[in-house]
Amino acid sequence: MKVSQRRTSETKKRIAAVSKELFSQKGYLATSIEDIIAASGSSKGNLYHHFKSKEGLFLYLIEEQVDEWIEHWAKKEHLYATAAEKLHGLADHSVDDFQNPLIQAAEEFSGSQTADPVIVEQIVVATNKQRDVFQSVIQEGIANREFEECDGKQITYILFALVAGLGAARYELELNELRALHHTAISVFLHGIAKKEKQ
Amino acid sequence: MKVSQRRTSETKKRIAAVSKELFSQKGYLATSIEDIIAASGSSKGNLYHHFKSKEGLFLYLIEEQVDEWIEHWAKKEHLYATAAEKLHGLADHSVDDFQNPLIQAAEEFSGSQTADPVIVEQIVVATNKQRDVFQSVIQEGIANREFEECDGKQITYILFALVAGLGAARYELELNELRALHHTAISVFLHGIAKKEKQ
DNA sequence: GAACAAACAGAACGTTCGGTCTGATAAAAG
DNA sequence: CTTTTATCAGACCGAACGTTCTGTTTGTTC
Repeated sequence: MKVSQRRTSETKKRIAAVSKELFSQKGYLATSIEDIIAASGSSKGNLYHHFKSKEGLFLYLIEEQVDEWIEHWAKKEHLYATAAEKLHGLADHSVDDFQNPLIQAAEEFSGSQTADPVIVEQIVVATNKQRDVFQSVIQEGIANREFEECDGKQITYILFALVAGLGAARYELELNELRALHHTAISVFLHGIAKKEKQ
Repeated sequence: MKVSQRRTSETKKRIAAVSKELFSQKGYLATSIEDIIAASGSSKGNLYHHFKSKEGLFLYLIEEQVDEWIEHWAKKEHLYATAAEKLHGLADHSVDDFQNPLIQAAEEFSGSQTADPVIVEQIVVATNKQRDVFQSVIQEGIANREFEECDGKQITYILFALVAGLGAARYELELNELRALHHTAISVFLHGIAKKEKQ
């Protein structure tokens, strides 16, 4: 049987899209199931038909987000020649995909101790996947001798913290300012780890 | 009347101390009034006798925290000679005083739209007071010609974001690792904005 | 069209939330 | 001792929470 599977519901996607935006805007706890169904025009029964719980829905969103982010980056990475350029590219990529709000909601989620530890761990796994992308660029730069010899893991932590921290400015700043801020930050960071020419 | 005011209750301080820790650990929303009174051994009536609301209590904690942070820094600042050293000092100061957890709870608080806008604004004011401390050191460094001529405000944003972002690593890392990470980050940052000697 | 399951709606459930209210207690003031 | 007032306790409230339940619609298969 080819089985024309009832067309896999757009409803699920709609609920996912709406709740992603709500979680990003208001955070995990402050977003209620009621909010989500009101904004998606669906119903509770329907939401719980497609997702097994609020936490499950959230995890689904995080994983989807990270996978997309990585996939999109994979398509763009070759456009940048050097590791330094790639870091600028990653900054743009991070701003454009609005990864940060959801990532911050994930931190809030993980921090609150009522959360199911199994799901928390899966979220950490997803976050680490993203950090790995940064780390591989850093390592490439070190191997290239673009960057100074250093502890790549530590430097990655710092870079990741920088980008995550900048994401918090998204409410106060315009998109263009935010982008500019990211580039300045990456420039400072690059100066900071650049090979010293003479000295 | 000298009025020996019933010794201003240690209870208030106890509630403040306990709730500060809970908010830091679990975030604002995930910490309930019930949690606080259970951990402080007090009662609801008592809590609401000393604080007018949960939001009011939170604001009280933020302001107290920021004021203490600034006060302590004022006592330490003169120990550092250059602007660069001061930034390292600020990093230590930030790690030691565990400012970040509460600050992150503040971001969660501010982000959730149900919060009283008046209180949100007062929290922003408090946060900006902290940023100003960083900014004045940056400006000092620029005036000194320790740092490159640059947009001090933007650089301050970046530095603040960096420190805030690093604070998020506090759950995964030991205190010593966290401190080391902060120093490396400041070093990279300083390299990034340092005067170029020759070039 | 009969049978079935997926997709949906929304009432209802038990719990927990922040906040209020009525008093009890105890220390200071007269 | 009596009055007053800050301090405390905890029962209680309506609202909101995440989740479950029952039932209806709708598309697919025979």
